[in-house]
Amino acid sequence: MLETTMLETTQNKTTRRQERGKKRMAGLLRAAGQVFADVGYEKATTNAIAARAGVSPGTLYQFFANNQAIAEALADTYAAENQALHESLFDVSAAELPLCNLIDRLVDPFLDFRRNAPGFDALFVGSVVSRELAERVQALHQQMKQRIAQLIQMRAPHLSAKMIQTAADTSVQIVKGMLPLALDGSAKQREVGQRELKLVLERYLAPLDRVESTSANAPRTNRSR
Amino acid sequence: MLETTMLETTQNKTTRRQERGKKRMAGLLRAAGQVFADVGYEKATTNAIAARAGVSPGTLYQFFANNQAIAEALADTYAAENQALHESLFDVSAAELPLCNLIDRLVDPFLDFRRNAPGFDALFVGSVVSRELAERVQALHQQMKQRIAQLIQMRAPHLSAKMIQTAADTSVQIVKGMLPLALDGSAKQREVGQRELKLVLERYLAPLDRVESTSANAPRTNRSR
Amino acid sequence: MLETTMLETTQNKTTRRQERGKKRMAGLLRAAGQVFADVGYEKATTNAIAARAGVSPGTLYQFFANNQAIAEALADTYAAENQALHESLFDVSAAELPLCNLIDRLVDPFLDFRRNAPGFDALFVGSVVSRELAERVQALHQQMKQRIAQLIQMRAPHLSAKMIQTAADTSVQIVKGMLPLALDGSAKQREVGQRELKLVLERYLAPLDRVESTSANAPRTNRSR
Amino acid sequence: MLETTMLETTQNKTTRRQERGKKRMAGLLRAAGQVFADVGYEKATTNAIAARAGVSPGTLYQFFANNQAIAEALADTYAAENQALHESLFDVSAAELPLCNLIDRLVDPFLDFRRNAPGFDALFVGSVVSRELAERVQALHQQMKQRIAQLIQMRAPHLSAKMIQTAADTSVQIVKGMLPLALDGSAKQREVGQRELKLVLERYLAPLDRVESTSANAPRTNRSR
DNA sequence: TATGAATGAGTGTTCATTCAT
DNA sequence: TATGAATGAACACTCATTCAT
Repeated sequence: MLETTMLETTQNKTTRRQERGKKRMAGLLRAAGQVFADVGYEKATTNAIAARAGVSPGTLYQFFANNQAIAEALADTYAAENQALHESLFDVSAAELPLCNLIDRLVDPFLDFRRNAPGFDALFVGSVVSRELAERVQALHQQMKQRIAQLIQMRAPHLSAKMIQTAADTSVQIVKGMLPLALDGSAKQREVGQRELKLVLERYLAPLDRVESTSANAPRTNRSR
Repeated sequence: MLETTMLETTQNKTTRRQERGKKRMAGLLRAAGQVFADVGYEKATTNAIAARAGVSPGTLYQFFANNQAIAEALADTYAAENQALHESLFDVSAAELPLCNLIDRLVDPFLDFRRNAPGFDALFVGSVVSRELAERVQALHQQMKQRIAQLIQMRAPHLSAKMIQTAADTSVQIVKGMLPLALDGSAKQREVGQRELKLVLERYLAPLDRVESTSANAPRTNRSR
Repeated sequence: MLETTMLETTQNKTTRRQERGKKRMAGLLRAAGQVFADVGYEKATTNAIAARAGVSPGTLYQFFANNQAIAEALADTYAAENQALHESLFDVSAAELPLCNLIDRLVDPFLDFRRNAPGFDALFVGSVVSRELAERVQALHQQMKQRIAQLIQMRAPHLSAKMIQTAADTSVQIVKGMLPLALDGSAKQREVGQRELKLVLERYLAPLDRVESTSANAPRTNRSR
Repeated sequence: MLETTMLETTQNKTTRRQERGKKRMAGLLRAAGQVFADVGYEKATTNAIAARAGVSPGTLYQFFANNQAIAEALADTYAAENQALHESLFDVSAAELPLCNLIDRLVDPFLDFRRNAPGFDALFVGSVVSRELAERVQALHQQMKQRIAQLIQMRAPHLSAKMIQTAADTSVQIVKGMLPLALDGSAKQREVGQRELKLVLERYLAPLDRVESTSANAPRTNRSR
């Protein structure tokens, strides 16, 4: 009985510690995200991250082996959230929706995700981070492209694999490129940006889509370059 | 007579000095652009720039007050080149071209420019540089947007000012966002990227353009958000 | 009766605690010795010692006020063992032995001791430790020297006190200095080193020694070890 | 004529700079030696060395890539001096000298050298420095042993190679081990230590030496130092 | 003017020590 | 008592900037 009690106590302690550890780690990652967003990945100092998380530099190093490990952990977090997002979005029903509804359904949650991942950009577009990190980002992008490619293939089975790949690449790049318009600036600007982002996507994809749009899709000829 | 000679000599000297100064400065800026492109803006050290330009760090500080001044001067250089580019592109005849030709004529030289401005990206997209620099970039973008807006206005006079502005914003952002596809990767990838960039622009702008495209342009309804 | 019982219980508890404390302390000291031997005194971290002893850093500080206290306690341990060694070695019979046998009898156990005190060297020769520690080491050496001096005095009563002192100093230093030859390297090397150490001692001391060894230079035979 | 003058000026400047560089480097190495001697190799901080040399930490790094490089450079310096010492000592005539004179001639300069190389011990006996450094020290010792072995071989050709090697090993170790007696403590103590060091060497080596010294044990007279 | 050695504040990281649990 | 997370001063090293030459 005594033993049991002690065991429980120990377990409780351990459990509580682990919980606190999780919280610290999460707090540190959140702080890192904020600092990355504020000053950029390269200028983010470990001490600044620790300070923003309200802990001492030493504490930071109990959770992360070094500078880079923080970035990688944050990248992992973002990747996991991104993954979860994907799972929830790309189900079969997506193949049946009208294009504009499909785009709504894909873009809106993605923007929500990015709005809550402040350091994402600083981490993933900024500069040559580490090889590890670069690979992770590559993987993320690849995955996204594959998902998009699957969708396009379901909706436009007549296209060649190469054309599908290109269309997916371009779609991803449109989203990536127009993100600032939807995420930065005033509320009004962001709303317009979001609408425009969708519009660009739609106009780019409509000619490829199952639903025939009778014009503007004909192959162009005689273009220089 | 003697005076005159001395004066002339002095003037000559001064002139030659200034010329040499200009050259030094240009060399330093070129070096800065290369270093920025190589290692990114944040990781670029003044010593590395000086070394690349073949001068000593002290010399660098005779032309630039500090780190940031180099970036700003380089930004100015790029801005000036960009300006020259604009002058040569946006002439009246532009209003008469078919859309796809117009796009060719605008995009191709712009891409050429960017291919020859190695540090441009590192400087302007990398990270949170300085407020000064950010403003300069803003100005650059504004100018570009205004030019585009003018063009759109000429080609689609029926649109409201607000719609024109938005379309110009979006167009600029499309170019900015899809630039990596057209500048990075293999030659093949770059070619495809360039074509896709133009295609996205064309499909986005076609419905707005004077030349009626009968479908896909109708105002959409029932969109969430 | 009840009181007595409680008292006993309390005493028992206290006693048991003290015992456990002793064991912890011994464990920590052993761990310290190992870590010192492994990485050297200067590079030994308190955390590493605690970890090697299987306790938390906090526990370590319940037994030792700080870093240095560990070293000093370990030095004390070694000093006590050294003391015990001395007690067992320097008895009267020592005065009667032939020199080479005497040396065998002193050197062999001393080497055994050193072989089992892994951190001894790291602690006592490595570097400038603390003043306290240095004094403790001094004391150890002094004691050793006195013992040796006594022995020399018994065997060579004709020598002046000063000469005896010098001879003792030198003998101790010979042992100290040649220790690496007898403790490090391959088994073969160690054996040779041990023999040479004794040889040097013998040749140094023989001329001072009462008992003439007519052929101190002839190859010795039948020596243990 | 002008050109020549400028060239000369440039050369002078360069030359003077190099000279100053040499001096700085020497000063830093001297400072390093002192700091090593004061607090031990492991506890010597780069900032302390820079401060002792009267320069800023940054300056130190213009001459040494890192921590270790300082130690290695100092080791090189000592090695070079040691080398020079060897060249000057081991000439042919050495084979003809009476043993005690030979020892004088070898030991005295060696001790002088060590007295002027304050960090030598901290560097070479302290602890596990770097692999590079350890190898350098090995090389130094090997060289020394070989020289000694050559001498022994010349003076005692009847000994087997193995015996010569062992005797050389032991001799080197005697010197190494007894060095503290000759280098530390009061002037009086050092003098006695030096004499004793030589005495131990002599008594150890005499029995091996060709030239019979009939009374190697008689108090020696007329010894330098 | 040009040089490059010198500076020193600032960064990432470690580790002896403390303290809430 | 034992724990181990947290602390923060200190270290190795970098780099923007200065200044004697």
